[in-house]
Amino acid sequence: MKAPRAAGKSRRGAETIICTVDVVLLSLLDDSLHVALLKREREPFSGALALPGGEIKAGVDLSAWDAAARMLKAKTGVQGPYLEQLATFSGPGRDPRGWSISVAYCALVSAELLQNAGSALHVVPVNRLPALPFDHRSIINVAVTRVRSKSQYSSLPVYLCGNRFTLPQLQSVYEAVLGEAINKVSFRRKMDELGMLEPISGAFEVGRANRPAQLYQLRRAFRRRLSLLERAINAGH
Amino acid sequence: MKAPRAAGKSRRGAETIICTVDVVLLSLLDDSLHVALLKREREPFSGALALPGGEIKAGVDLSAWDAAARMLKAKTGVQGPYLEQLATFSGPGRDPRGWSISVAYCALVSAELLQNAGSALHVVPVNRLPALPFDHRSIINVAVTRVRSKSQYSSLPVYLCGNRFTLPQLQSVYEAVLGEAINKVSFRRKMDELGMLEPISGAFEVGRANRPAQLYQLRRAFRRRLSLLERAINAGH
DNA sequence: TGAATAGTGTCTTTGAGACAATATTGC
DNA sequence: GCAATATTGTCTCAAAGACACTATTCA
Repeated sequence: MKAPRAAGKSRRGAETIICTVDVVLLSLLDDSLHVALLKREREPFSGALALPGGEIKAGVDLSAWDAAARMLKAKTGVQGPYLEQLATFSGPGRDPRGWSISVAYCALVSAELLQNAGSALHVVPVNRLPALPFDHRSIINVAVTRVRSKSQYSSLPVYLCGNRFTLPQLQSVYEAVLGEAINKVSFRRKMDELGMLEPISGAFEVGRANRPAQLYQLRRAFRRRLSLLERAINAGH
Repeated sequence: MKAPRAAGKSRRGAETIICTVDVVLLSLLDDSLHVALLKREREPFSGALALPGGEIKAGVDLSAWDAAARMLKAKTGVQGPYLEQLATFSGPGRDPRGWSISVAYCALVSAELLQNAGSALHVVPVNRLPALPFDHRSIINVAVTRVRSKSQYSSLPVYLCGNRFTLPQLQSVYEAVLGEAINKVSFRRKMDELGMLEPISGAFEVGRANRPAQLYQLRRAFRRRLSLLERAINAGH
């Protein structure tokens, strides 16, 4: 056993800062946003559900974004999703080991992709979060607020869909995220204006007792980049 | 002199991460955004112009925001401005001492307040930046982009005005930040809609050869909080 | 009185939502 | 054909911009 030493303090008395990343992995299940949580395997809070995350490894990671992508892949199996920096949380009180910084990231994946990911994942609705360690509850709330806000005027929700989807499917994703109905004609005008979608020629959603819907995919240029609107998708509230 | 040791490495071989904050202090001079820079007094890049910033002190700061506010006051004399987290920049290459994180903040002040601040400040236009150390140029660019973007649908630019201002003055601040003309009638409708301003009864801008303009101030509730719009201030482009 | 700019009224244009008509499928 | 939903056309309403008119000051 090592010699006892105050947690997070170096020998010279200057407190070391703990540098971590946390990932809020979101997806849409049953028309409501869900977040992926994991049982912690280490202290502090060993055994508790928490966001996937961990310490940045200076010898391994080339940036905090890289650290987040590495952590996400290692802990959940999810690889190459939409992954965006959210905000940085810091202070002496958020981690019992001492003064810490967490660079939080937000990842969006399709429900399908999340199902195929690690079975160790606990996927819970964001409006029924269990008690969470650290400030993970606030981090999730910031993520959800950001996603809802950005969805008003951008193509963000397409990352909650799979590779191919119909316009009615995409509209219902927008409606679920925004929590309000959207006019069908306006929605289609907006999607056209965003210019990020292309119909997959000859591909339709079949098997239902109605006119089949055209399948669309993201244009190559928008696979990793958002498309922005001047005006919100749903103007009236 | 201390015993030689590889920069940024602890004795156990795990590289220590350098935790800093940087503040992009912006103001509007001559209708264009300017940023405040300081001559660095320490290595690395001693003597070079750079953003005010420095290492987070775990023993002193209660958060990265606190560290930014402390640094800003100590280095520029500016106290209690609008101060908002921007993003976090990180990696092994941005600081020659080793793997580093910088939590960047954006501060907005009136030109008047900046003039009265420390005379050591070098206030330069953001579109004519000198060569800067670290990744300070990217940080400034992100700040400017964010400010322009937020100004489209919020009250952000009021923090570039003094305590009292006229609507024509505020409009010209918006126009300078957004880089485009705004319809006068629409602008006034929007300011009314934002609901953040109150006329200072009986106070007018006098001394000019025209009808005097009503002076306004921020309502108490909005002294530190933004007010947001559903739609952008300038819809057409 | 005239120049200058503040502040307001109102018409026109643009864009969003309502509604409905048409298109295609499985049964 | 009928039920169901996709897709599109068009009318209505509200918001944004253009323009002009009135208000008030100094020279």
